[in-house]
Amino acid sequence: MQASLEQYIRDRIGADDAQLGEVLSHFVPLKTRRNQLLVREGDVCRYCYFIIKGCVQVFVYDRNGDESTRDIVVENNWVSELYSFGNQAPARENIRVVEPGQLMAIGFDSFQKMVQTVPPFEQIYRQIVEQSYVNSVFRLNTFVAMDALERMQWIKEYQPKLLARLSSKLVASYLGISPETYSRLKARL
Amino acid sequence: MQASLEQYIRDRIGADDAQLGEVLSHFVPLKTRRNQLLVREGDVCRYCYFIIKGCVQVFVYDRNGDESTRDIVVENNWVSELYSFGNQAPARENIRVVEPGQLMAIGFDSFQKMVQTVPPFEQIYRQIVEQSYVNSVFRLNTFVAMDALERMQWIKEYQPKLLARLSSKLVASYLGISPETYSRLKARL
DNA sequence: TGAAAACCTTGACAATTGTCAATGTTCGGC
DNA sequence: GCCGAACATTGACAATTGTCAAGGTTTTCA
Repeated sequence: MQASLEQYIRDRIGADDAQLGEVLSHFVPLKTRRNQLLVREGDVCRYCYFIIKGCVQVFVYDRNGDESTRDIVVENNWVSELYSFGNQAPARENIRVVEPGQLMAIGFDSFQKMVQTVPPFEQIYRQIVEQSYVNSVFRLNTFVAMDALERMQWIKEYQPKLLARLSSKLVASYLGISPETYSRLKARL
Repeated sequence: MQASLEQYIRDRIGADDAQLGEVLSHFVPLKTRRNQLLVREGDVCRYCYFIIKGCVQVFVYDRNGDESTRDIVVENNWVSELYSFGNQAPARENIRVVEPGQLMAIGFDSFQKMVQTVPPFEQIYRQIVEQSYVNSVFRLNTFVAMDALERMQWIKEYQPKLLARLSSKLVASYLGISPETYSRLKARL
């Protein structure tokens, strides 16, 4: 059930079972249903989630009220609206479940306490942020430097699994193009 | 000279002069000239820079060999190719001086040592990465959800100082549009 | 300071991408 | 398993953005 979170932390914390137990005790399991909203723009994001199973979408609404997907996160990764979570300020993004699955949630106070009192957990947190940052830089460069067709080639090369498991509509949103353009360009790959 | 770096660290480290001196001793001042390349794609990025004065551009080359600007960084901020620096792996981006100025550079080994032995420095580092991540998420959303005109309105509202000090060509590159389109849309603000 | 280079703007046109509408298909919940 | 809703595709057209070329202006640096 929560084995993958345990494994994830163990791989990074070493084998200190006391600390591991302490950390794990702050997480609560959460079964998610399709389309469930985890974070709503404007609300304060109170949890940081580890995805055991399933897939979530991080998005904002554009001028027309259409969804623009900033990120897609799958199992064995963390997801939260970090700005909101870290500052307990209103969220600027929405997070929604794409595929039903299983999460582990840790609240803000617990998270703070773990970061401050369990040094390996602080390191894990730093790694999460580092990894997230490197990913977003990578993704940013696809937008700054590529057109729609190149971004499609990019996702095909670097995120083939994502491409396979998401609806075309979601992939189009992830690439920042309309579903129609996506459908047309797909024929030219 | 290096007063602003000292102030920056002091604000975050508290007033422990011994630690402060230790940290500062690992930085070397660097006077930069216009167009100087700090990091070249493919090379390993060996330093992390604090900008005392001036302005640098982080960019990649697109299919046509044109520059696409992933970020612009000004004084009182840090800049490095974090992926390359952290892993001592080949850089994926270039960093170049836009305005001549003054930097403080810290090498990889020194940086590692400081992070591991001076806890407040580790916290500073974490804050840098957090801040960088939040910024890049913010910027990512402008690309996913906005068209060229909206991005121009965005920079005018959120980065007016940047807009004022950069050439039109650089701003256009920062927004991911051609200089010609930029010139035309400017008339419609 | 003066020459060369880079920059900014504008026009004409081409290419890319978006919008709206219609149709057939797939998928999810009961 | 069925029904309704959401999704995927295609066509026609409009809007946005890019490209190439030319001109005037500004900036750089020797």
